[in-house]
Amino acid sequence: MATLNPHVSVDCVIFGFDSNKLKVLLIEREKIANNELSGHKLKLPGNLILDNEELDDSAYRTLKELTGLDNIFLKQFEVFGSPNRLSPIEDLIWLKTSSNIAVDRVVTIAYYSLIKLQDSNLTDKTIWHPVDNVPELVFDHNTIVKKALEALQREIRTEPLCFELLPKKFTIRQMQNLYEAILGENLDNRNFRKKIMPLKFLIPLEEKERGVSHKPAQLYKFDRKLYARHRKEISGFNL
Amino acid sequence: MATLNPHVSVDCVIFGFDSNKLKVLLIEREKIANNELSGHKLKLPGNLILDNEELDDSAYRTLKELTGLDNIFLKQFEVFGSPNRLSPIEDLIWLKTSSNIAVDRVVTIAYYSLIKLQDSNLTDKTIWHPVDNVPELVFDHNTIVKKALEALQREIRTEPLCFELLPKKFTIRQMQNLYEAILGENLDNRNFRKKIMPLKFLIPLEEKERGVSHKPAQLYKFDRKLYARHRKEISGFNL
DNA sequence: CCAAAAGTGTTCCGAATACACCCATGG
DNA sequence: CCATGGGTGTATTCGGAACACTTTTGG
Repeated sequence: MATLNPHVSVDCVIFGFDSNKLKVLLIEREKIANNELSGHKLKLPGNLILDNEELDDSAYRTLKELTGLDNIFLKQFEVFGSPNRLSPIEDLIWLKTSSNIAVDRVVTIAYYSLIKLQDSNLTDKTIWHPVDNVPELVFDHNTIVKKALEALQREIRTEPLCFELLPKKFTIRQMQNLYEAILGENLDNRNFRKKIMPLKFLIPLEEKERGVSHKPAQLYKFDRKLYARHRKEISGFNL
Repeated sequence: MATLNPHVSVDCVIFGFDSNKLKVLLIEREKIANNELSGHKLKLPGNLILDNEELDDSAYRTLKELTGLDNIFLKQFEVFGSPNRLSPIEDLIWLKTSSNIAVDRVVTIAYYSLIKLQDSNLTDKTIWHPVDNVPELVFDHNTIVKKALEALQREIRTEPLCFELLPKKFTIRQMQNLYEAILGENLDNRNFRKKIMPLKFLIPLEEKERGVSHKPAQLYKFDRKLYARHRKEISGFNL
């Protein structure tokens, strides 16, 4: 039987993109019965790993339980293991009380993960919160979010991560908005299109945007196979 | 009292540069008395962490014990935590026998570290081995070395890591050789100089190379303070 | 004077930037 | 017919790549 390993955990910073805003998924910490300490603090989704479990699988398990989604993009980006990271003391008390485990020191492997907001089927107690304005979280979770965003900003410049956040059918404008939201800067739309439209794995659909009171935009999809085939010949995503 | 935490370790991939060759520091695994299994296998330097120890400090401790050096460049780059990474079985038997600890599963935080070969004052049983030809190591250490090199190749393009590997006084040619060794490709020396000579934190010394039977090269040093001051205005190390 | 590596400039090409107007639709 | 965002082209600048000869020293 698999048992919990109380020394190592995974925490997931789950990003989602909701028309113009980049968001993070946070969980309301469970209240402790008869305890004033509970407050409304929020935390990142995470779990202690199981004894016989791969680290990545543990992160996938966390995501699956929370969002109902499989096959999510997931990337390990940093470890947080300071011996006193489980502070302030109220947070630790809460953890011990709610987990029923004699937790002492937990080294946590942090992942960031990207999901399509539309697909997610959230369980209760979760909140999508704008990344640019995250409230105080338990433990070192604010630091973890900050580092996750930095990793995403770095890696979205060279990897096709944007398609994990966009819906299956998307417009070029949505794609540009996403880059702007993540990088925190404005991009010139002519130059942006000039750069990405030639990419061979970006496939225009028959379909156009509907029900908008202006010229409807062309819809595109991302072709994974063409990407894999062409990734070498392609200058890439250096935006 | 600080005790060992038998669930988490650090492993260090220590790189050194020795006229034209990039090398990794490996340790001869201690022989087990009366045991045929011992062999001559090599391993990476590493330690279980102490209970109350920062992860980085644990890595610094490993380096200090091994090389006598303080203030070494160190970077956490990935975690290896597969439940069956402590295989093959002979390696695990060796570990249990030699460490006297009921090790079961160990999640290891991998660091790469850069040192100036000349400064190091090595203890016994260590071997500098060329990176392009690493023999079979214990556990998953070959994978760890491979990933460390990839991380170094990525990060040396944007961070001033080369100065950690070069002697205090160095020539442009040495610097170029280092980049070539790490990136595994040849660089045009005129273009290389054109790119790096304008960097304001690269200070020419009065001194020149001596005792060479050709035109002696100018020696330079790296100025950390100027680097910190100018890093924003500088295009950087995009080689 | 010969061998060996240091050091130096120019041309060319492709990528990045800056910038302003017409188009298709819904209301 | 008007408001709204979609979609397009050109000129300029900057950085990267290719390329060969002269200089200084030791032997």
